[in-house]
Amino acid sequence: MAKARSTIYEVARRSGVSTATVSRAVHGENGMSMTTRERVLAVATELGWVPDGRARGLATRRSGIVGVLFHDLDSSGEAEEESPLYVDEVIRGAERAATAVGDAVLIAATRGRSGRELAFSVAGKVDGLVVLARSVSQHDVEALSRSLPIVTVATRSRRTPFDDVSVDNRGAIRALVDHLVVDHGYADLAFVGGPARSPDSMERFAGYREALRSHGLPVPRSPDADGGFTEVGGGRAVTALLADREPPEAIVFGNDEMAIGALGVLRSAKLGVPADVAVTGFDDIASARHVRPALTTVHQPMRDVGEQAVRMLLDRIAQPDAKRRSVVLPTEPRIRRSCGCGRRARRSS
Amino acid sequence: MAKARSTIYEVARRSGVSTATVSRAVHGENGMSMTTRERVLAVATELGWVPDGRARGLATRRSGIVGVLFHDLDSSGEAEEESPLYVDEVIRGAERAATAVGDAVLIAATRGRSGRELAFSVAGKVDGLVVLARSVSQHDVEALSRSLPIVTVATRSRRTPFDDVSVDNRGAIRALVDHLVVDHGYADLAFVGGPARSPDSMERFAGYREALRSHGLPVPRSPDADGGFTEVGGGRAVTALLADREPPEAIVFGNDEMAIGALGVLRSAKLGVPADVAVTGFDDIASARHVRPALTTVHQPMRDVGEQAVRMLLDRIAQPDAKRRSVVLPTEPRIRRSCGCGRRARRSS
DNA sequence: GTTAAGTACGTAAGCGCTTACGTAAGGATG
DNA sequence: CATCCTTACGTAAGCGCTTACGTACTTAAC
Repeated sequence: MAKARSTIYEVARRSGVSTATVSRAVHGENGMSMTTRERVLAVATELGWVPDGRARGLATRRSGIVGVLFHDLDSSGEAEEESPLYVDEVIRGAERAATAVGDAVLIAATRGRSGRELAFSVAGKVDGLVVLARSVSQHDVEALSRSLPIVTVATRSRRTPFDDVSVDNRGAIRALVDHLVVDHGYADLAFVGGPARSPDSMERFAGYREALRSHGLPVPRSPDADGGFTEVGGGRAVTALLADREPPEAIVFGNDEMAIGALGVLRSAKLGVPADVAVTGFDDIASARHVRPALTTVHQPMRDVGEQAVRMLLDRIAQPDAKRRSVVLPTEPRIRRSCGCGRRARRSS
Repeated sequence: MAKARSTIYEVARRSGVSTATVSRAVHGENGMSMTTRERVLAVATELGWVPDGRARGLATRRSGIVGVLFHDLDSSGEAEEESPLYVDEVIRGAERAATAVGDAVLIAATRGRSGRELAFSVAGKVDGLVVLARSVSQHDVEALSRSLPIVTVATRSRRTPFDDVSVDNRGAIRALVDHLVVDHGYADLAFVGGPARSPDSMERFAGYREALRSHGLPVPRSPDADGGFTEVGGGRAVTALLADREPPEAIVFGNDEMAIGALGVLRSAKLGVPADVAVTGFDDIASARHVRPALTTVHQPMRDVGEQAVRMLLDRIAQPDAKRRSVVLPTEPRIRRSCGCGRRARRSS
């Protein structure tokens, strides 16, 4: 295994041409005779030779690799960070878009490494970087941008110099709340947010407020409870909520984990979902479908986000001076049972 | 953004030393005066310079990147392939192990590309490859191994020349069945397998047989039904099973998806789980915890698999001629409710 | 038959690093 | 004071490609 790899010289020699010709043949340039090309290609396959990406990269200043940078592949429940599925989906999308143009994807977790360390292990390996802005400090992003084109995903600040792609958090929640009040007629809602400083949580709460306002309902100043975006946090938040007041008709959760946690304590509290209180989540994680009742939530097209991000990155690499772009991808409500839809006869048991 | 990057020459010039010295300084070699090193480093940071990975790779024949090769990031339910979580977890592990030694991870989906195409987009970019053997043809693996060190994950054949790391499927099922017959006293079991040719399914069924035999129970020649490893397939398999015979005391499923699908049809069939029939899965996917009753299953340490695989890969890169190694990682049963454990008073409602 | 325009390929100069080897200066040793 | 190690660096030859130019040979045009 892993014999000494042959070089372009070897191929050139054996097929009686110059290295230039080999290079041309293998990259399908035209202005070559068919016969020469075929001869070269035959020798190449026989030797199992493919051009060395490193050398190629050096010569072309292009490695054919785009990087995806995130905090960590497992968030282990920490607050401000992206959930694992979120990351995985973005990576999936990135991989698609990159492969489509013959590029590959390099993944890198910051996990507390400084911008400079990151540059060290990433710069020069990749042609550009998609960074999940949630999880990399603004400062580090800037440091990296000194040596690489960058596209951010879900940036925090409206005024970054970087291309950005994000998801319509606000509109999604609005749609959800519209459904709750218009289709179900709920008027007494509550909102359980994530960590107060989380941009996602803030955006979603903002959407919640907008929706309430548009329906002429009282608009709260702040979320009714904070569930920290975790399953147990969601449970605790509901417990706190119910201690304070009568159960609302519907609880809008900032994400699925919290909603799922809440389902447990609501069951213990003998409150039927959605009969006594409707519940909605956000993210459409895998479990949302399997939990009972199935969770009404909003699906984030993170895969599309990943695809879009590397496409924009490739554009940026091709045209470094193009105008900054920022795209917001639409979300899609997933209406299931927990909001009160599709209610059917109670189980006979 | 993305200014013209400065080179080692620039740094050398500005700090009044040779490029060799810059290189030495930046890689922390010793045999240098402190003052020189610091001066160089200062200039480097000022310029925001880090060595170009491509050039470095060319010079050292080492790119500091390991690749992970799989069929696709989303299996879209096709039979023989790895599930997405499986892949994601392996990648997580790989990323860990690679980052730990300063390397990065490149991911590549085969998605029908030939070995040669793969070599083209991967070879020379990475120092070695971890391939999920389930999803890449033996032939392609061999083609790739002509130019790269390779470690396989869960190889199919006992006699490959490659290092391999896999998971103890057989032992896991044995442990599960032991639990079912010893702790719960079930004697009438059934097994629902995946696609007949799937190595995972075969291994698991083999473990099932071994366990039955060791308990002196009748040993079936083949699985009682085939659920194709999918959720709907699992449901159908149970339907077929129940048409044939009285419900068994316990059904062992080849994976979680099928078990979850089965849960649905069992409910419709008015059969209580685990009261009337116990159910177990395999894989411990996220939903296994959330489904009701929570699914007893076996957890596969795919993250550890990923870590182990790149560690072995790095070893192999360092010592190409070392003896072939093959490690089998232990699995861990996750005993939850669906097997009959922790049964508590029925819900009061 | 001469010139112009293609066509098909070869030459060779890099791309930005690393590193074996060489060298100069300083200290130790006799 | 001549010799021998060390230490701290410099020199320069690659690493395996790509590609702007240059060259030889065809073909077309007049």
